[in-house]
Amino acid sequence: MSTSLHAHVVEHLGSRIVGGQIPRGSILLAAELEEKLQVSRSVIREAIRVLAQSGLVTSTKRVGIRVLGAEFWNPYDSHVIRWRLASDQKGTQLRSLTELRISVEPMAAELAAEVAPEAMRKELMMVSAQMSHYGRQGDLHKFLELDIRFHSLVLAASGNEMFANLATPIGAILRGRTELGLMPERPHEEALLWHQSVSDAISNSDSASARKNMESIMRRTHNEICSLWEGQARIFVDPPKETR
Amino acid sequence: MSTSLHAHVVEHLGSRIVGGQIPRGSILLAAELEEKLQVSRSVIREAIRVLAQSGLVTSTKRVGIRVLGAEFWNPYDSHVIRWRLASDQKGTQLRSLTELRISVEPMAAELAAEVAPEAMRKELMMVSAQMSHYGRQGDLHKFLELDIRFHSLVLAASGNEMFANLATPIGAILRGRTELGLMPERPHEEALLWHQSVSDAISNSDSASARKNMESIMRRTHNEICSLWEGQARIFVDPPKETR
DNA sequence: TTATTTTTATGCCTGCACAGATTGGTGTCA
DNA sequence: TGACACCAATCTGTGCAGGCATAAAAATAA
Repeated sequence: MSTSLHAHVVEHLGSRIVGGQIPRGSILLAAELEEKLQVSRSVIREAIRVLAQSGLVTSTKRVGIRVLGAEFWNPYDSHVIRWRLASDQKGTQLRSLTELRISVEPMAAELAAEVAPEAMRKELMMVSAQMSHYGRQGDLHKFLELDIRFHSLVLAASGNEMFANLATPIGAILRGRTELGLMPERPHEEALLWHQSVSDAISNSDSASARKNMESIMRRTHNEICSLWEGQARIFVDPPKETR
Repeated sequence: MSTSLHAHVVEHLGSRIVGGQIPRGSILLAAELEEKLQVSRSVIREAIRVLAQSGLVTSTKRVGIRVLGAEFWNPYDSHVIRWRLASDQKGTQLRSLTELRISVEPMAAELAAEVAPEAMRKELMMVSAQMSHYGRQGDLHKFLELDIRFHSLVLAASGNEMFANLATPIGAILRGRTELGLMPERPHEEALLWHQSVSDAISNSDSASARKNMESIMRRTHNEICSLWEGQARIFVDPPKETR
């Protein structure tokens, strides 16, 4: 067993809950899980703790382990994001993430132009140059990896760790876009220029230009993939009633 | 003991790690923690699992429980956010959160104008009306609660669960702002009007106006509190090197 | 309705065996 | 002598089994 046992249990239960095989409101009993999954109590308990932190279950005395609905899931939890992307809620998850990145990346570019360390500005210039090169050659695979690197770099260079942390799921979006064949046969020339302009602007500390060009990229990106979630229902959580 | 034991251990260790009393690179041993905190192995182990998921520690065989640096912490974890706000990194955390909300709330307002359910539009109108009322009376306490409710509602009404999930930490920002005396003696008249305009626009499905007015609110908000993190160092995480 | 008892699943504790990573020693070869 | 590969000892988290305590739902009585 390469990875730890309780991680397997987390994976097993988590993917089933998010995937809908274990519906909301279900009551799991630790004793049953022990037997069904053939693991000991400590493993079950640690797994339940982890799932509880992700908002998938709550465990209360005398009743058992209650499976919660999607409105309680922690939408920033990396496990939850992965499970949702692998489920039939994929569209909803892609939409949420895309709306978030459209909001965040222009600001990230603006901040990067102000505060990015020199090394990151340099690498950004290299990456955007290579993007143009491989993009014009039509090497979509290489282009994808560079694209992911580019956006991850901008997010990191903003010096905002909450932005930087979005790099992984945003990478997943970009991968999904090409895997689903939503990329044009070769990247549009204007898209290449926008990327180039963003890194130029960041290198020159021109925050307004960095934001503007990133906004252009985001607009096009949105148009390319918003067909994926056409008609998907939205999740309305009621806002926290905190009297404090 | 009202709340569970392992939750106390999580609180104890988590707050100390984030607060810096337990420095990065420290090695904790489960056996020592058992004795020091006077709890059993199972409690320690479950707590460590939770802390590991928050990115505060990793536990490896033969070496122990290694305390990780801030660049590994999960910046969206509600515990982490709370602990950071209670530490001397408060400024950094407030900056990150504020930059995030400045990015997100205009988009949330725009989306809310398109998709908000009728009940939420109604409540938004009520809340903004009361905000004007209590704001003009100079009742800052009541105004604060309404303000939090207002922004939580807009985030929820966007139908994007990632946005909605930011309501709690954003509420913390707003509380912090008045507690630290960064609010004017009574809210500016234009701020009241902007809030009113946002809810009007959402009610009328005018997404452009909703965004524009929310942007105005964000601009002012930023000016009011950016003094809090003057000169605070930024955290640069290096972007994930995922070959996949 | 309200108070009390019973039921029952989780919370917590402990002893034991195992796995895997670090460390140090041993022996071989250059 | 010194570099390097290999092996054994050791340490610590991981997993297992079973026990008691406790809180909260459910059933019963007042």
